[in-house]
Amino acid sequence: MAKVEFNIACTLCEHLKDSLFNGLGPEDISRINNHKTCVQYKKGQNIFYEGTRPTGLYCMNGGKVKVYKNNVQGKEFIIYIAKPGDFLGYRALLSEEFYQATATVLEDAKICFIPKESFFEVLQKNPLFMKRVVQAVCHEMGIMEEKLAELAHKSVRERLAANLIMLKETYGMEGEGSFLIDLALSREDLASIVGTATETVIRLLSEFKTDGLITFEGKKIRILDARKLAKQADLIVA
Amino acid sequence: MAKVEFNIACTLCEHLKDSLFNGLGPEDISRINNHKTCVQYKKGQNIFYEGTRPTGLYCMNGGKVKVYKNNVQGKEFIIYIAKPGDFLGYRALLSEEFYQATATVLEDAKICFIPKESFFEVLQKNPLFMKRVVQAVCHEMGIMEEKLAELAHKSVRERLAANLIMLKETYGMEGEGSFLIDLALSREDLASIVGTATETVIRLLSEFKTDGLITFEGKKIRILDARKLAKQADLIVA
DNA sequence: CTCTCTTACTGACAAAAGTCATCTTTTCCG
DNA sequence: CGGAAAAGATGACTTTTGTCAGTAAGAGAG
Repeated sequence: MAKVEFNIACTLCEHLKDSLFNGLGPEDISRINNHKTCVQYKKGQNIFYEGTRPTGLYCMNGGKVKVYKNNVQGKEFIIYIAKPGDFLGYRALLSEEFYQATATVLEDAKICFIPKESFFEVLQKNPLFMKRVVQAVCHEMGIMEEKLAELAHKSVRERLAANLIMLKETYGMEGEGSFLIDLALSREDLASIVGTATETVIRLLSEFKTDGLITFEGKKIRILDARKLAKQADLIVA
Repeated sequence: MAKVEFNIACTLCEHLKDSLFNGLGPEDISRINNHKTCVQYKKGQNIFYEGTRPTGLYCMNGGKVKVYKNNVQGKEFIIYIAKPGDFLGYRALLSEEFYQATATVLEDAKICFIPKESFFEVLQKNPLFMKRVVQAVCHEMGIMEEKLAELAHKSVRERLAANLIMLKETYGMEGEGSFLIDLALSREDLASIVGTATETVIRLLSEFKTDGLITFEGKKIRILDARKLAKQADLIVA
């Protein structure tokens, strides 16, 4: 269960093109590359904890990680799920605050750690990169505003449908006219994404299944009828 | 009801010290100052609309503005309430997207408009300012994450209490050992902040009043026992 | 000043969702 | 392989909250 180090040159990283580092000059890439540490994590391991101070940036090279907050009663709320190419923990790093959430590995992951200093150095001498980071952060914020409004006024059924659609957009693998959500989520995790009880998710999922909107494939969900599901997500009665 | 222009030099603006522009060099301040347009708005007027493209930044000089999203059924969710010194509409501006929310005046307001170009110019030639903006945006994002988790797992009662405490922190005026929330909010607006129905807010407020936690003072709310109210906001039974 | 329109309030009821208890199935490890 | 633990599923019940309908009170316009 111990963490295992590995190493991949950033220039050879297959996810570079999906990440915010894409477009950096060779000089900056090599600065990042020379200072990073890459670690393999097993499912269930934690990357960072709520309340601790960030010392750098995590950049996903493989696997899936959930970032979540725990409330007083131990109920989890998942803020987002990081996939290869994503940055992890940049919010707290940039605002110079403590982590406000915990990150735990959902599917065995390879994650590179870039020390704060190196990241900030590249950020400061590269206005275009800075601009793209700001743009990304503000875009994220827009998504959160959307989620807030959704959480405030949509029913659990609508939210579950909406989140399934969203997961399809991000993790969907097309095949046979349907989409497999390539993410082994427990019902409990799905409940933590939607913001509801596990039992409610189970019940609604089996309703969706009965209605022919989805099927289960091992631990994964296949979206059979994205259109109808999207209708369930809306507030439109029609 | 027509908009009325007015003008105040940024250097003389009493809210400069509270704003992100604080700390800018005289050159940059005057660049902002020379390009801004200041307008007085009446209660109920709109500053910008969801779905339109931002053309600049709004900087509050007086009054209060609500920024909210409307869902399909016309239910409002208030994302935040801007006060003097606050920037308005910077998220969409920085992410180069359309506005995702609408801004409407709650209390007669004076708002300065800074064209996109001037703002970006100052931003680009002033790394320290850029850094502070990034920090502010990321801090905001932390607050939204907090709200998200709260909305997902707290009861309406807890959320109302939590929001009253929050309003107290931002708009509270101390006096006689209690705090007056200096913000003329309708029950409907308060419901849109908490994410619930107007009737529910009315009922809970009158419960809080019966329990001696708050009183009403005209359209405003006075917090009598912030400690007890904070307990109502927590999930702790003790 | 009064009429109207909006906002505040109250009650009754229905629907949604959470909780608890129990059972089954799957997964994980020694 | 087998047994324990975790995850999934289902039912019964309670609580919370939203909705609808109707009344009262306050604010604004003429």
